[in-house]
Amino acid sequence: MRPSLKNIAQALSLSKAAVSKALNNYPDISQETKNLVQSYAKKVGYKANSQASFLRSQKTKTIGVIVPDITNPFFTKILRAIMSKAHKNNYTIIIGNSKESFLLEEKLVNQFLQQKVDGILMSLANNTSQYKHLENIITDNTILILFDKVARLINCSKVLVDDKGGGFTATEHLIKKGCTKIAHFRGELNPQNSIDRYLGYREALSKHKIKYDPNKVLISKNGSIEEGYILAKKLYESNIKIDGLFCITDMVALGAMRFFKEQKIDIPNEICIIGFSNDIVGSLVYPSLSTIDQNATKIGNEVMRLFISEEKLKNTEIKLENQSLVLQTKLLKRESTDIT
Amino acid sequence: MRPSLKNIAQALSLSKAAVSKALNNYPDISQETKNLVQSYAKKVGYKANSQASFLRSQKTKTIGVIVPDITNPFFTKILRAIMSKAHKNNYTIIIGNSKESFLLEEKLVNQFLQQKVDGILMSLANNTSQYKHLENIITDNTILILFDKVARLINCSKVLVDDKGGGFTATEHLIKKGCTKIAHFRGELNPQNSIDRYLGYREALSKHKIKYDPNKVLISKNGSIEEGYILAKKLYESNIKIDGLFCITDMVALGAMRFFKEQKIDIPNEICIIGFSNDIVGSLVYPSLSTIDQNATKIGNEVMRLFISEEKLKNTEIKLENQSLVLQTKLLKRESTDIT
DNA sequence: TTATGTTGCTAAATCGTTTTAGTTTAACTT
DNA sequence: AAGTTAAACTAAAACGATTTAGCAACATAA
Repeated sequence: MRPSLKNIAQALSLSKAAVSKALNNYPDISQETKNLVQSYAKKVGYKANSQASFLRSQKTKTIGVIVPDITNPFFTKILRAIMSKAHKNNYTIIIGNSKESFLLEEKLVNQFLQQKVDGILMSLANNTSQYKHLENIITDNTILILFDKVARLINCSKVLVDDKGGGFTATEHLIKKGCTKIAHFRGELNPQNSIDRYLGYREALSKHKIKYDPNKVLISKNGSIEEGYILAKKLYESNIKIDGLFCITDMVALGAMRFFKEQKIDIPNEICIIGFSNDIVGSLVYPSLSTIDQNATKIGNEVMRLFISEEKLKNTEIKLENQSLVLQTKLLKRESTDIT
Repeated sequence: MRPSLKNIAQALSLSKAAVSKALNNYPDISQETKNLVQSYAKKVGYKANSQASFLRSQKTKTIGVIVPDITNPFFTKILRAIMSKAHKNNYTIIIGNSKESFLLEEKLVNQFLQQKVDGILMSLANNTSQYKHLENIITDNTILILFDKVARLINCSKVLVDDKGGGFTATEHLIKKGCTKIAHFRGELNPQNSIDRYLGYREALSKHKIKYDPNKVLISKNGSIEEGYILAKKLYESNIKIDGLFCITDMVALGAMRFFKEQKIDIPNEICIIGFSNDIVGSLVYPSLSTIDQNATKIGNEVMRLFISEEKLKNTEIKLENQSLVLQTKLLKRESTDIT
């Protein structure tokens, strides 16, 4: 059995209060006593029981993070940044994987609230379209910060990627390479980042006076390699000619690339391809895949920065305006768009 | 403010005890009262305060998991399995990322113990060679389960990959393809799985009467693509001829592949290459990379299975023998060893 | 009728801290 | 000498649940 405050108090013939105060460096305890208590505590390996402390102080020093897919490198990079910063600030991170399921997401939120986390940082599942659970977080006076896949309507701080700008940059890059017949494999209709990347695509076309052709836009449901392959095949067999392709994710782009390579279509000289999200794989394949980098580490850092500043102001008079940070993307030019 | 037990008790003119028992389905409360309490609790959105519950019951329903690298797909797959199973059993997972640092690992363990987790599931950092922190876990009467990178000397349940068998299979596969001059890019000297894969390599050579040549074994420190490239270059420039290469990880193999491709060396016809761990990337490059699959999902499931069975027997007379599960690997033959 | 059980509840202790509101002792003022 | 102040503590309440022990009230058995 680990020693408790009481044990130490008895051993040193002090009150529990004195011991607690000595350990927490209160001013009304003599330095002598503090030294005594602290060295004794160290000797017997005393560790405060967090649960008991939290019960009294109402701070759990715990943050809940929910992501839609823990195996997606984009999210693990964000997680790594969050965890690293959390650790430096003495926070514990509990992680939930919603597996892109609204129901699971809802359950996780409730569980986290029950655990009295100090804040919830989350990226929404694709099919999340009701926001009752998010409102609950706010009503509960728990800090909520959304990132990447967010709900615009919810009044909380957010860190988003400039998906529209990214879509624009990607498409314009193809145009600058001379492409005029540009297809887009987009994501599902609901999630905002799928919509935004699509809007960026449209905007780039319109800026450069290229007529929009809905037949060149296909929908990928799960963003997988297999789907990229199937969509490319579909497009090819429907005899719609293209010389450029912008895909919602690198995986979809890789699938498409595989199909075109099988057909002996030269990438980039016959078709330029660009993806989105800078998955490590894209730099390893041949030809290497041009893509849009989202700077996941920065997202994680900003999310934690927002959390910490909100936490500081909690229970004070000052009420901070909720911030919506929009992080710029970066174009990575690689072989798949490098026309010679 | 969220409603507490006391609030409900007052509202329904019952004692706190009755309310608690009604919610936890104790037999000495009438069905009528249970219905009343449960429906009222639901109505007002009552959620038990986990901290308070713990303080009394000494069960946190929380499991701490520590991995050396949260961005490594092998570990995220294990995590996904653990989290999924944990969720089904009403456990919360807190995750620590040791970043392959012994010091951070130690800190995380202490933090978890302080939080009074019900168990710690962990894979050790490469440079962990003292085990005091692990012994602390056991002394603390907290369940400890090690996986993948384990400490043989510690007396707890373990789930390991048959790294030696995997190394053997990988090497023998090269031999069966006709390779006789087989190099091995191994990992650091300390971690057990690096040692075991190397031993498997030695065993396969010796079984097939191929003389072991220490000059053909190079050490990779961090298992990165860049290192694979550098090691391949080193070997090439030292003029040691090889026709087969077994790498400790897929990343190292990919780096080596990149170098050989630059040198216009034909893979697999001049050199066969095989990696280890079945990273998704390996299936996407050209030529696709043969590898050894470790079945990460199974590891995660088995770890949780062990935890739950130990948890059940905790505080009972029955003392289970600690189990060491060794999971078999699977050879995935792909283009990089497919000699025509 | 009296003893015995059963049912359904309550009161109070408890978990291990933190925090509030004193209390004691000594030193210092006036 | 009486009053004030400061330093260094202590006692007890509080956090919000769970659990133990026990008590009515009523039913059943001897």
